[in-house]
Amino acid sequence: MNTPSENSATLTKRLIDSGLRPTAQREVVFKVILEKRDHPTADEIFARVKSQMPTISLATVYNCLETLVQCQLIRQVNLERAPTRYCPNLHQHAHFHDETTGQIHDIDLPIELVAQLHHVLPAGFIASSVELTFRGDAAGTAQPTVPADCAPTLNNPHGTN
Amino acid sequence: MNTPSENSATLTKRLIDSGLRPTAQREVVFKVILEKRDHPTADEIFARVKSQMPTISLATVYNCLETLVQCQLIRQVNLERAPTRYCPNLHQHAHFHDETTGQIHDIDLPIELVAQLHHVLPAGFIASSVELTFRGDAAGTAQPTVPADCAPTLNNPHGTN
DNA sequence: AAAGAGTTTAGAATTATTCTAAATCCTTGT
DNA sequence: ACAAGGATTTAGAATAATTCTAAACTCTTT
Ligand SMILES: [Mn+2]
Ligand SMILES: [Mn+2]
Ligand SMILES: [Zn+2]
Ligand SMILES: [Zn+2]
Repeated sequence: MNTPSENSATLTKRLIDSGLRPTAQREVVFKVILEKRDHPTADEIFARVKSQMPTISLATVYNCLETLVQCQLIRQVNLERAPTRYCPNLHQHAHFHDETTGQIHDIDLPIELVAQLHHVLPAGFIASSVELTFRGDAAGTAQPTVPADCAPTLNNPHGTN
Repeated sequence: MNTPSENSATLTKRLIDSGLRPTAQREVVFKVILEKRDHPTADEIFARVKSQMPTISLATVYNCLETLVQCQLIRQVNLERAPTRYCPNLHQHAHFHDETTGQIHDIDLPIELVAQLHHVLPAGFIASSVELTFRGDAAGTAQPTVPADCAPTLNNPHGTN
């Protein structure tokens, strides 16, 4: 959607505008989130980042994620009580949680539907944000993926991929 | 909305239909949730139940809550990563989280709006449930309530109510 | 180069929830 | 009534995602 160097420039600008520093850790965390729009968890991001920057710590990943969220470069996504996921899609969108594959899909929301949603609120209720989540089954998305992380399971007895 | 004895009868029926026993603990947990539709947490429910049944344990409250959810007598409500809340309103409804008071309000959803929500899904996506949450400010709901639980805070320095 | 703020880091702490295993309770068959 | 057996409750330990702490490090500014 944007070139890597454009994204990096945006990051730098946003950080400096907020009085924060554009560090290598913040760059790489942002980059891996943009690389694959699959709503990864902090742990997954940690794993991906470590391959490029083996010395980074999990605490730093959490710190960077918090910073990126505050700078509005990514969004947090919470489903039930599962670990928080992170989403680089800043457009108004809903999430579809495929219960069979575990995948999370972005669903575009027509702007007029969002307006309608606000109309269900009684007088005096002013919503600053709306969150819409579907749960169900998305056909075509094929085989249940073994989670990247991968403890041993019935169909993956050695915990490998 | 229903008399206490009707609710109790419903509970008993549902439990027995599921091969479970209608115990005093399940009764009292269900009762306190119905008494005040304020989306309490497990801890809050524990506190309320203890006044009627001082020997109940927190583990039992969690067990009962899980049972009641499975029997579809109450629903879980998760907001961000805050402790899970429980809701006895079984109608299709959205939640409005008032950020200034912390209160959670039920918002009725017109059935045709729910239908429209499903129409934003691409072909092949079948949603078994939809969840809609607003966050913002509800006017008129008056003073910020000190949480029932109550650690000491600036406007409640002794942690009492 | 020194100072100082901002950042990263490892590891400890927190906390809602789940798990474990023993005690208790209920139902059912005799 | 009694015993057996499963269901439930219970206290406490365990779990796990996240946050906190304090020391080390880095970058910018003087
Ligand atoms: Mn599928
Ligand atoms: Mn208000
Ligand atoms: Zn998304
Ligand atoms: Zn509700």
